[in-house]
Amino acid sequence: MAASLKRPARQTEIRAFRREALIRGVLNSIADHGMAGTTVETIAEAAGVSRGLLGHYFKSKDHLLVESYRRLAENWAEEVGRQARAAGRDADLRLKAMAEALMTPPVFEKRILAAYLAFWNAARNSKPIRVVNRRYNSNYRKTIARLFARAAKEKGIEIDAEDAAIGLLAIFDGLWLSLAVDPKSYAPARAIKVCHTFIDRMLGAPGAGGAKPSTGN
Amino acid sequence: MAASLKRPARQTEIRAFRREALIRGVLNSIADHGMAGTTVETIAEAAGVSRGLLGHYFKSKDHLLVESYRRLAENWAEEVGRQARAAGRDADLRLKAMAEALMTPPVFEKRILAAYLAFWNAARNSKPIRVVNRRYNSNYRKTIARLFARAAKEKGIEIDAEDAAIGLLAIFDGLWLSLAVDPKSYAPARAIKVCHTFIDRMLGAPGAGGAKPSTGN
Amino acid sequence: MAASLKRPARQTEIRAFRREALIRGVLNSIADHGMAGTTVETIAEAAGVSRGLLGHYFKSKDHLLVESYRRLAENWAEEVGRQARAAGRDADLRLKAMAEALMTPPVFEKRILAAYLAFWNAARNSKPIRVVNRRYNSNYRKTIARLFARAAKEKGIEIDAEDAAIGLLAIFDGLWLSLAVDPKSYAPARAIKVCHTFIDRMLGAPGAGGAKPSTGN
Amino acid sequence: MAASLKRPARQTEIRAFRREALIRGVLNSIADHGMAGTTVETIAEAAGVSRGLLGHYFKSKDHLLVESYRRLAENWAEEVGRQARAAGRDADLRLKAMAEALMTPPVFEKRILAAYLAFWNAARNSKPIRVVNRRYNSNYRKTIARLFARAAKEKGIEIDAEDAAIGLLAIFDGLWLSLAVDPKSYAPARAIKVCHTFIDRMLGAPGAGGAKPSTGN
DNA sequence: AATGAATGAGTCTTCATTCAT
DNA sequence: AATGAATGAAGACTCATTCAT
Repeated sequence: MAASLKRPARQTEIRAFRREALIRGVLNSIADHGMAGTTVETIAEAAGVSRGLLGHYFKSKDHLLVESYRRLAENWAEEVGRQARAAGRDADLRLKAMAEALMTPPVFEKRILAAYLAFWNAARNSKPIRVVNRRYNSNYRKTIARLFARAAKEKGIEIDAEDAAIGLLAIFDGLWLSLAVDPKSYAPARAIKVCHTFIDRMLGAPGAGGAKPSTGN
Repeated sequence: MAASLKRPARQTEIRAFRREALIRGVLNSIADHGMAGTTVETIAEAAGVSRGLLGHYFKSKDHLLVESYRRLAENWAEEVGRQARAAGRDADLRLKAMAEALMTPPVFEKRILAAYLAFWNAARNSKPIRVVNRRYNSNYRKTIARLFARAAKEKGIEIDAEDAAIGLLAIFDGLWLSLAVDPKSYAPARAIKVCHTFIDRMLGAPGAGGAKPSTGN
Repeated sequence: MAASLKRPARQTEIRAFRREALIRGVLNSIADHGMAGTTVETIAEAAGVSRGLLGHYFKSKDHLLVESYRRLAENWAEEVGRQARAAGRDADLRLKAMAEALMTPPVFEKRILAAYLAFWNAARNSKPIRVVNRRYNSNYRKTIARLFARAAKEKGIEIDAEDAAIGLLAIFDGLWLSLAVDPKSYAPARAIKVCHTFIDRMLGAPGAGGAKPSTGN
Repeated sequence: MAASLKRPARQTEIRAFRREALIRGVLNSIADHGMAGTTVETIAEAAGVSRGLLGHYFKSKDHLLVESYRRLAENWAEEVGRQARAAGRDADLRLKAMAEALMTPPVFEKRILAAYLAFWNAARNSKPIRVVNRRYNSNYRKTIARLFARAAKEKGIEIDAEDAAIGLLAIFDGLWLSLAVDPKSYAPARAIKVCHTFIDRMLGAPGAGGAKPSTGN
């Protein structure tokens, strides 16, 4: 469980290396013990370092937590963005790719869901965490809205892209929330299908799970 | 902030009265200080009683927390159910009424959102809280799925009611999550609109926020 | 387990009746839960009364404890004295009868041993309990010394009666202590034999367990 | 009152050093405040360390108490055994030396008597303490019985060595108990004399305080 | 640079006492 | 006369932080 990447020799790199180890320690500790059960000791253990090290690289445990959330959100956005762009130029495909990215490793992992839920909750009572959250959320929403707008244009229809973005983002969050609280809620594949249906439906298509005229019977 | 309802004289009612006060104390304390900041002291203060009282009515702080979540979920389900039924017989109207109930007082209140988020997070590390959560969630999802199925039948269309329920529930949760973390995310009215659009879209209507053929331009 | 003696109607007797019940509650509670585990609640439960009653009949829990020890010692002395006198006029028989009384019900009872040990320990840190203890112990020692002196005279020998008394009392206490801590140490019958041997030996007889010339070998 | 031995520099020795300090803290605190009055705070104060330290070296206060009793009994047995062996080969001399050891510093000390009484009492309600007690007591009794048997053989007499051991042990315990509860009961010298008399008497000699034919009268 | 020993504030829990009914 | 509801002080334990080595 301890951090085991190659250890750098350069003085200047040690700092980054240690901070990285501690941050990964935080995320693993939250996954294993929850935010409430995450102490300096559990972090140090998960990071494979001594308790005292934290004080050398972060002003306090709280500062380390904030930094960890920042890192989490950053990696998340990077990876999801990468996969979205990899889906090609079409806006609707990008939206669908985002949904898939969200529900597939490496983004979709129990450890990460757990950490997100913990930080969402922490955001309520910690200004610095709230700041990080707001910043990434805002970017995220704007990106999705832009994609919806582009997709509508591509399809020659009119939609309220802002509302569509709010809706999709809510679905994303809601599915993650549900899976974070209880991993057995439903299979990730189903979650993807639900997202795709929403996207299709907002963009006018009947969609995989959408309505179609009842075939008599 | 102290409990201010009429204080019962009957010996037999005191017990229920005090338990109620403590439970409300928990919910208020969570709203004010978060789960991590909720101590026996903050609960007692919010309930307008002494610290020692908790021990007389609950086996431990943890037991009180579980009981509080149960009460929260119970009240929530009751009120939302009531408003849904009040919307009439049509299934789609009931679904829409649920969305409205969710985003309007008395169900929609900052204090309640905060508590929900806190308990969702707590569920990850507390079996008893998870049990309560699972039970209410399961009922909730079944109810929504049934409504979707009925609505489809009424409209003579075919949908995957289960998936639609998962989607609507995710939207509900996601919107609440977003508003719990950051109340300024968007206005409740907008959240309602997003829900209604989803419902309409799943049931085949173009919907308020859905796509319509681009009018030239 | 609750006090179940006939309840008196006379106003003046109620006081004595209640005090008695509480005192018996203390002794039973100490036997069941130890001194450290004896709380106002365990006392009240053992006495079959409510928690609040204690305050009406004793100034405090500590006062009740002292009173309980006084009662314990008083009953003890009375019963042991009675049995000693019942053994007849001979001093050595009285001493032996005391030993028997000590190791036979009703004086010898696990509940009573436990209480004695607890109070002996409490005496170290409580002046009032120490006072009671000293008083009864002093009487006790004087009585035994007097019996030894008389027995020696009857047998026409000379002994240091004070020392003999200290020795016998130590044996009594030591055996009780051992049996209080671990009831399986040895059978009461054996304890009696040890006491009798000591008495015989101090009074010159070979005694049941004393030395006799080795029969050859 | 604070621990004042040389403080070791070696990392590896600190652990033993602190545990030792805390154990001595327990014994001193019990002597000063009794078992009931012994709190983490009094222990820490007596040990000259902070309250929080206890948790670093012992799983809980209870574990520390058990460990302290173990240490107490161990030291006791060691020192008494040493003095007994130093008395020479004769079994009766060894028995007498044990009595002397028991009533003379360093074994005989108010602080130690107090601790013993407290632990005897605690043994009634604590299994781990009872276990320690039983183990040392059993050894102790066997040793004394063996000495009595050997002494009888040396003197060419027959005795019930087991009973003699029970008796001597009871005297030892009873005298200690008496002196623990009330240090003014009698002088240690007198206690020694009482023990010696018992030993002599059990081994057939008239003994210092035993019976002798009345000289005239 | 890194460790882990040490501190003391903060939390939950227990419980003797008080008091309204 | 008796109850048990309520209080608040005190105790054990946890844990973030500091610091000597």
